[in-house]
Amino acid sequence: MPAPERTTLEAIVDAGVAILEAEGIDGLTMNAVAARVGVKAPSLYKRVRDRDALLRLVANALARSLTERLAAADPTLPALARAFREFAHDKPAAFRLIMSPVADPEVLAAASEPVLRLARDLAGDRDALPAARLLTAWVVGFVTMELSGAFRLGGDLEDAFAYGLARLERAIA
Amino acid sequence: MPAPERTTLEAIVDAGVAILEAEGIDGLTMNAVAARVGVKAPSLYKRVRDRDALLRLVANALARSLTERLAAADPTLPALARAFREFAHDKPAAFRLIMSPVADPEVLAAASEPVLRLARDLAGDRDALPAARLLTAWVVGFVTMELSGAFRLGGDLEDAFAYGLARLERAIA
DNA sequence: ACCTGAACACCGTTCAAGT
DNA sequence: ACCTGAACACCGTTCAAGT
Repeated sequence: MPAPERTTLEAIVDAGVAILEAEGIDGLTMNAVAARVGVKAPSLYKRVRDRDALLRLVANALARSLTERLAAADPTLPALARAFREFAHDKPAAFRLIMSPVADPEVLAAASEPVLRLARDLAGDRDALPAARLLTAWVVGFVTMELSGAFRLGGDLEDAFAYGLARLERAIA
Repeated sequence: MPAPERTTLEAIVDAGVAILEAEGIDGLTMNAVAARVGVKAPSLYKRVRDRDALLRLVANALARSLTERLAAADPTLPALARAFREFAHDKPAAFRLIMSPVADPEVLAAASEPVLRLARDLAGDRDALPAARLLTAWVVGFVTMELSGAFRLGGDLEDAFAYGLARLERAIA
């Protein structure tokens, strides 16, 4: 009846984050996570309902780290957009997981708070919400297409990003 | 040595499209596809390298049907954006597959041709490419976030869509 | 020349049996 | 009270054997 705990939920989620980074989403198996925390796969089910729940926890943890990055950035449109884009370049698998339907929308919403504040400044109270949605939709779409190689027609992506930034800033004011 | 062909690549891809629609990406197994075309799973490997290659073929077929829808829409920003968004609402699993890295970028590029033509009209030759990228990034991001439930702060999504449309049209001109 | 059963390595998940 | 081996149902994939 001694009941030694050989791992924790936190260690499991951390392992998931690390494996996602190193091996991609397909490498994020229950077996791989278990091995990394020093346990056998069935033990994970004491702390996590199933693999989907684990993916959700990992996605939420990563969304929180994105939120931190955005909160630490200058509260200007270029700085926020660049911080967002940098995160996606740093951790593409994490970005895709965060943007997938497995992530918790309310956790993700926290990440958009700096953008909402900025939108309020630029567009006023009345248009703050749709303005924030215009900005976030653009940056999410830009980065998504960039990561999946969808920008194929040549041209300079940095130019296109700067162009979008400049036009949106004017469009919202 | 009679060599009866019991299926074709086309039938296999069609089956993949139908199963994706009905069962989602996780239901799109080699077994399910084989059963639908009336064959056993190992036979699929005569016509398709592996499951990833099949997913790519399915994604490309769906990207082509998106291209057709866009080509058939009025060549205005609202009409193109709404046609795009409608496709995503009609076939969310298809949309996600098309936007995932498994799709062939060059096939996807064909879908953006009407947008590029429109951007040329609105923004002129010089800015056509970045303007098209601004428009497509926005609509891709908007629909992606919509489908994953990321727009959580209430408000009217239709308003937000119309707002983005109006501001972008002005921003590009 | 295509199709298939059998086999392999690997999944996620459950559960009785250990401590 | 947690951990594990064994088992189950299911994957994707290969390949020898059928026709």
